[in-house]
Amino acid sequence: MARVYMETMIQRCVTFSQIKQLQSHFLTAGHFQSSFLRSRLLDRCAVSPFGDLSFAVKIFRRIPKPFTNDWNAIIRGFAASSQPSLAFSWYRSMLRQSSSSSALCRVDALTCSFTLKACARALCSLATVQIHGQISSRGFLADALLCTTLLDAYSKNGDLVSAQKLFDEMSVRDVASWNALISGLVSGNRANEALDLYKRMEVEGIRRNEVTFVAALGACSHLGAIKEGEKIYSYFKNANLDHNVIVNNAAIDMYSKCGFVDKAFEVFDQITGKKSVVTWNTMIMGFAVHGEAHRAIEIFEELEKNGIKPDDVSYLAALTACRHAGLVDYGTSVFNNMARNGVEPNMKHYGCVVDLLGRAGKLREAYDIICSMSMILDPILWQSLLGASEIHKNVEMAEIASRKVMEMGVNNDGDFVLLSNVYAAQGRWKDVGRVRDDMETKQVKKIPGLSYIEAKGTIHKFYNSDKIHEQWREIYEKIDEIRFKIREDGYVAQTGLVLHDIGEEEKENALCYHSEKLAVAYGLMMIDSAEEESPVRVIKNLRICGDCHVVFKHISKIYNREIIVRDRVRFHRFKDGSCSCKDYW
DNA sequence: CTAGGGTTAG
Repeated sequence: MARVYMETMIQRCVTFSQIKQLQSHFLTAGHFQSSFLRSRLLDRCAVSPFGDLSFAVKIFRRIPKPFTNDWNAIIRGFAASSQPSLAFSWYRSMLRQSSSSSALCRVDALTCSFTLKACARALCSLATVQIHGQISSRGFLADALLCTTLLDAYSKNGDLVSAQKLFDEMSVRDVASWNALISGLVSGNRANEALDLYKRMEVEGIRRNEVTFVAALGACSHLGAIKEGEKIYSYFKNANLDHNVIVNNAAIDMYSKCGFVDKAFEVFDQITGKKSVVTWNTMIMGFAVHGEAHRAIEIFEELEKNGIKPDDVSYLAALTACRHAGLVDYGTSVFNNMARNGVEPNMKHYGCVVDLLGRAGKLREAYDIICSMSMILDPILWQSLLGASEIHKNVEMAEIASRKVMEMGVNNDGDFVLLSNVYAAQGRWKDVGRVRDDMETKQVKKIPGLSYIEAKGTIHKFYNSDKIHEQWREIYEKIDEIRFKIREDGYVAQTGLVLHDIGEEEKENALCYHSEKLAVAYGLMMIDSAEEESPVRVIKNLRICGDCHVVFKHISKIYNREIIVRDRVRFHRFKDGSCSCKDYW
């Protein structure tokens, strides 16, 4: 009777001092004879938000021979703490102790589960493999929950091969196991396979839940697969009448990443239940990357009016909006307000502000901000300043920034090209040559340009100048036709963008088969303009090239087609000869 | 002997 009462007392603890009181009461009343109550209290103390892990450890240290559940409570606490890797040290101590003690202390499925949680959070793949070994030797492989935790730990550690293998070998699989693998594939940049798996669930008649929809919508966001995305979302709407806010958030993101920010807003607007801060942030970010800064800011201000506290991502989204529209004053004030509102700027916020100032020509201010930072710098800051220096043709700043980038051991070809462009703009050909020699001697990393387009329900991939596509001849012919037509419209190739020391005609050729041009040409061929007003939508892994930007403006006018390009950082929507970015990018 | 473990959004 007393035990049940004590258990209820533990559950009712909502402050740390209450836990402490109970703990001393337990000690004096001798309740710690009961290992059950003891571990309940430990667990409460170690993991609840008002608990105190170090206090839990203190209690633990006074137990002469801790049982399984005492260990589990501590491991669980560390797994959820800011130092998840300590959970693994505790796990090892437990293994040592359990080998020399009674059956009351042995690693069980929960021990493994909590430790794996820590592996997933601390990104510890070696430990994950070790726990896997324990799970199989102890005969826990039939435990579906545990296997799903293991699967998740593998995929969070980037080991999708092991995750997939485990999934295939699992004797019992349920929705969560499928979901874990689908999510893993999405975050491992294998969204195509994630969608295939989702479709397999559909075919095999496996019940899907809201987590499945979120993961599958995430796959569509990555791929820009709007048709599949809409199918999934409408299926969800028909299946669940009570609207799940997380799925709606995923849908907002999906529409926005597929290029349809107005549809994203429709979803946002039609949410009848409670919006979460993520809902607002997703919408702000959507408008921001589409260059609709004023609508982004409107939502950002409305968020505060709705009594929601903006978090770090809210500020990041607002700053992103300013950055892409060149709203220096508003952006600066947002940045300065952050800390006052209890949100410390992180690397991404600094990255945004440096880009905002730099692009707007305030190179010195951008430089001063970087120098004022007390955290370890990310090379992206200097790369951003280098990019701004290139836009504004500032040799001194470009040299400073590129030296910093190189010092940090980054050797991307794009950074060399930027520096070279600044020299070229000043006619400093000797320096241009030196940069090019540098590129040859250093091992410069070149990330190949890659563009995707969805046509007739499948995704087509293009690399620069590739001839892999079965219709490559037709595509190249289409490009010739486009070049001919847009020249009549006044197009001149932006050959200044090509670094190599070659003739003008060769330079033009180097530009004209860029991956995004191949994709757009294919889109013009394949996507029927009569069929709904479907725009030609392309996704590129890098930033869009300046020449392609000019070409697409011409195409949008001459072919009377809307083109939407999702670049690494933002959207460009070409319509009637101009781009939504207003050439500010 | 009694509870506790898995998958989800920006």
